[in-house]
Amino acid sequence: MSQDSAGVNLETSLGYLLKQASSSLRAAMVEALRPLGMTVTHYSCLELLSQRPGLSNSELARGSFVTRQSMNVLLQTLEREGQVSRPAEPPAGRALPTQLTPAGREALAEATAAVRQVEVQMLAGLTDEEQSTAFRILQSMTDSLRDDSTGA
Amino acid sequence: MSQDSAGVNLETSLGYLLKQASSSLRAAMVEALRPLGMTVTHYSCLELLSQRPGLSNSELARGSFVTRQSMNVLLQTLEREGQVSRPAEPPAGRALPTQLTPAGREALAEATAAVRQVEVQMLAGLTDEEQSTAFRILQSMTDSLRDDSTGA
DNA sequence: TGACTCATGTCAATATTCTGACATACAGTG
DNA sequence: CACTGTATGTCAGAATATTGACATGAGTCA
Repeated sequence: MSQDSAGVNLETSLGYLLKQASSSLRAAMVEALRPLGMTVTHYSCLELLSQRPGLSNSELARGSFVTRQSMNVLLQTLEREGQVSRPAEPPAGRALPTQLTPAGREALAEATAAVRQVEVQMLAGLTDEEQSTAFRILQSMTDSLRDDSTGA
Repeated sequence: MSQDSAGVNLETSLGYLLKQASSSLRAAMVEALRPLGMTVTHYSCLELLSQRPGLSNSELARGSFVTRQSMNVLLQTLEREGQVSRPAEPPAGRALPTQLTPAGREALAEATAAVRQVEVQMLAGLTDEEQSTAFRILQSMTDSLRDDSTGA
């Protein structure tokens, strides 16, 4: 049926499957977070801050897979809403270490529960061993793509 | 260092790793397609049409993980540039079956080669067996997320 | 036949993100 | 000390995608 004359066959392409899985995950997260009035990036930011307090804007951006400009806009909003706090002046360099406020921690709690449910659903059909394998495989893919020995 | 007091640990979360891998893949594809003046969605559209000629705008949108409105804008551009063609009137219903033109096929050839290199790089550290496992795992994740038995 | 539902194509407006740019702060090097 | 390179925060404009809305065509069912 499919004419695999040349190149990437979408039916069997791991790249395409990866995008498909990621897209499904994102859609599920958006839906899970919608009733909480929270976006995926918003959640990601709070979760990062919960696990690694004091992260800077740039570090949060990298961890959330957006530009530091986008993260900056979000942080300003969250600061205004009282979910995070940043010192008026940087303790060193230019980086402003960000902290979660009690309100932010509270907002995160609900979101974490919702997102965890999504992750559980995603892994429903996989054995523990398969999950371990998935961990290793995804890490390997990321690592292989990171070192840009393509021609730079 | 990381306080895994509650919930999703980003260090070990398969959801986070999935996003990370997908993000790395996308970045690599953007970079690979940039010298060809082609976006990822543009490439995805052409590749889909190559493997399944006659796909409609909506079908292309779903296959490329964007809205049909976004795909429509792209198709109008590609039609103007002569990479794809659509009949003036729908043969049945409202769907307009889209075809790749020779120019489109030519543009796709270069892009496919570039993207294939990226995929090869991504899979460099994985054995054939691991790749088969990855295929099954990613498929399972997508399937598990698709059936929304969460509460709807 | 008529009413209802669903999918599609398309236009417009909104939202979101990214790219470009600039000033600042620190580390390394001559 | 001065210079260079790298990283950061931030502002502004541009590009991109999304949501909302409407009309059309096909299938279902009473």
